[in-house]
Amino acid sequence: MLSQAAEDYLKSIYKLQEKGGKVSTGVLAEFLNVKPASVTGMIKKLKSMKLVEYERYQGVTLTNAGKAIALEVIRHHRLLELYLFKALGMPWDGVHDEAEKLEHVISEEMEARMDAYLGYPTADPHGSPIPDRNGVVPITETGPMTSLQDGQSCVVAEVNDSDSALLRHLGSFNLYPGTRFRVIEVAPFEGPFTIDVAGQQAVIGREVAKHIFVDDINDTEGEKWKRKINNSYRQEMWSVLHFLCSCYL
Amino acid sequence: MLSQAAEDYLKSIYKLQEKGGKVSTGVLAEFLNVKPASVTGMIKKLKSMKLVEYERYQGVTLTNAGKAIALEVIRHHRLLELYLFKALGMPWDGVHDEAEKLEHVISEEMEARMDAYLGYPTADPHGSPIPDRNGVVPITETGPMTSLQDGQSCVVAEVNDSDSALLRHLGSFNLYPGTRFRVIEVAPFEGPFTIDVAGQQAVIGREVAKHIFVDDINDTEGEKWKRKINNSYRQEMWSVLHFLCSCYL
DNA sequence: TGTAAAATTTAGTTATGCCTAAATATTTTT
DNA sequence: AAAAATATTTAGGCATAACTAAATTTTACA
Repeated sequence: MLSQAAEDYLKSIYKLQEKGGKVSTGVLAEFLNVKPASVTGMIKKLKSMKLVEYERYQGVTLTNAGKAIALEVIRHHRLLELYLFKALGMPWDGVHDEAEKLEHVISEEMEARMDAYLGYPTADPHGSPIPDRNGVVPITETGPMTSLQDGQSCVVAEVNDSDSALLRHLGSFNLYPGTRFRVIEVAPFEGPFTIDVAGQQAVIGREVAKHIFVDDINDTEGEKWKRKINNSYRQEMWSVLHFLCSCYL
Repeated sequence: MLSQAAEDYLKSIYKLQEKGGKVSTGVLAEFLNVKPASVTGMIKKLKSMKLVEYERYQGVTLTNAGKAIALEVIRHHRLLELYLFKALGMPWDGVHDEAEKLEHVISEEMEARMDAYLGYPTADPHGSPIPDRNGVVPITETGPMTSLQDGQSCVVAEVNDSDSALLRHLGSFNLYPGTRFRVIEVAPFEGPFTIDVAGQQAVIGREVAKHIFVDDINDTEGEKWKRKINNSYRQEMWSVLHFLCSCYL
């Protein structure tokens, strides 16, 4: 059996190599909150177990065997999150930490029973895809919320699950996976998004928007028209800003 | 936070001191499948944390602080066993091993949610009492099956949960906690028991009988038995209510 | 292209929790 | 009460997984 620490390393390498190929020691150390020297040590052990490919100074990638274990751990984590949420009614901002501990401990039998109870689900409460029991990850095609334009309408697909304060914040606007919202305005200069969620207005800052991924983007006739109005409003803002700058800079 | 090893030591000391006061190094080592030298080392650490009282060669006992932690771990274990059994349908001979790992990992919140889901139960699937959240252990008055005489009738109260092969064996006779049976014959010279369980005859050897504890001897219409039925009925109602809530709320 | 900065690895340390073997204390037997 | 048997403790080791500090390699830029 693999140690919990080793499982965490494999899981982290998987997540990091998803968007960037080879994973450097420093990035992995930062991600795991340990020092780079500790990472080098563990990577050597994982290499001796043929779970990663690695040459000094060259970064690390998973072998097929390593990837299988990483996906198994991720599957445990996401199934647990959904199970705790649905079966025990735990709040969606609390399931991550609990799953983080349980994922290393549950048996294959328990995994299978939760899976069956939940009806073989494909996404956890934060919208992250759940690999099936063969390690196949459901395909999702989502875009970052930060690239949305005025007037566009979309559905929340996935939100980052590791920051529970952020999740509570999103929950206060009812921004759960599956929720549709419309962008009323994108403030200029990397400003915040003003959105409409089921008739309620909400302001979402850039830093928060970075952690939200959306799907099903579409424009409607009405939206385009509203966008024009918003554009002229933005022009006005530009004039005001210009004026203020001339006064104070 | 306490290590898993330390929690296991406290739990074991609690169980051993229940029937014998001070616990010797050797007995504890045997119980935990480690060497006596390892026990001495851990006991010293527990003493420095004021969780046990200990003088060299004199055996060890729990302090109140130590007992509280032991009871907390035992509560986790037994709640988990019952939860896995009822909510996930795991077989009663499989829940012990799973609970043994999970007991060190679950949060107080998860403990509380399982407790509520189960309707604040007082016994696990093997009949062992579940301490309440203040560490109060429900009082049970059971006798060993080995002291039964010909013709006596009784109800299975508790069976040893740590040997899954034994549990499967008992399951094959339907000898679960709550099951009533009658002794047809006790063979002489420490021989086996022939019993009647719901019309079926079964032969139970001494070694197996040692692990079975019974209640309500000769009390075929007994109040205690009815109370147990009422308890399990109440638990069923709780499950139904929980299910309905999850559907409509 | 050479040097400074950044990243990475090596070497040595610490803490936990187990082990064995040898020393020591206690209990039992003669 | 002394010798033998048993129980317990000390001493020294091993594996895991983190750390710091120093050495090395890579990269970036002047």
